[in-house]
Amino acid sequence: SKALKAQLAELTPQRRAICGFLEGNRDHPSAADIYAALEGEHPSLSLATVYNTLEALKARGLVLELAFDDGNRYDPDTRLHVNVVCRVCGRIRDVPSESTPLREMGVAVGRASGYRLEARQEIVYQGTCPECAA
Amino acid sequence: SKALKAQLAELTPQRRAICGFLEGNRDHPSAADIYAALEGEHPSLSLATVYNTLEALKARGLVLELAFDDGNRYDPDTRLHVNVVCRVCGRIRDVPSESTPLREMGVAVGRASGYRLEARQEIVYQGTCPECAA
DNA sequence: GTACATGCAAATTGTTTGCAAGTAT
DNA sequence: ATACTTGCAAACAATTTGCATGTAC
Repeated sequence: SKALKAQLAELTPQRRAICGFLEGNRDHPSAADIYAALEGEHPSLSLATVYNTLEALKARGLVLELAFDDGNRYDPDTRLHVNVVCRVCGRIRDVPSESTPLREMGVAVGRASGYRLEARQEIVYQGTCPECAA
Repeated sequence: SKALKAQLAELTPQRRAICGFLEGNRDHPSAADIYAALEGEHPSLSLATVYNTLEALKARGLVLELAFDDGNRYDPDTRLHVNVVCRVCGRIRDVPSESTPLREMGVAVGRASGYRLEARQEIVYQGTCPECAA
């Protein structure tokens, strides 16, 4: 899949930085996380620009916005997959779709509800991660 | 399963009303929805009390708090099930677990992630409801 | 040159908190 | 009697918006 930056109309230094940070990022950062990570090298960066850019990426289907209790988080992996969040430490991990009956689940949910499901879904399981369970 | 009201320590009129509204409610109301529905008959009711009561019910596992883009919503059905939300009208419906491979999914997600999953989960699919699709 | 992006600050919205007064048990 | 609940208002936090300026194309 193409680089995030390649798909934005106007590619400003700020957007370049945000896309670069997101690219391949598996940490499910919040808008504030992104801002905090980049304000050092981009002193003039504003949180509003982070939100702007996320909105643009979201609209183009390049990042997934996931709603959590503590606010929204962003996932550059837009393939269909399950996320698991640890109730203790908050860590979120992706579960590859190959290791779950995701297709069957989608079919069953669509049939039982009558809803036409979206290609991109936000599926989040809650639990305790191995580290916190120990 | 027991009535919601039966499980709260101090049963005030406000809590009675909130529990009564929630009991069997399939609409996934927000705190504001609950407040709006009850302020007529309980003119002195405050939003803070709604949040208080929801917190108490949540702590006792009597309602599920679901995080959506537009804020939290509450579901008195705490059995394991999938929710589907319509992107167009916002309507949320429950999908009974019997009609989905929910158990297999839980097993697979737990195994693939190493997380110990919670009995109560918040699983939300996105899509378009039959009415809005027409 | 133009349309779009930026940054700042103010506005909005959802939720939480502090506290004095009230009430269920 | 006592601990918990209520309602109000203020505090907070996350996100959005308005607008003058700046900049990628």
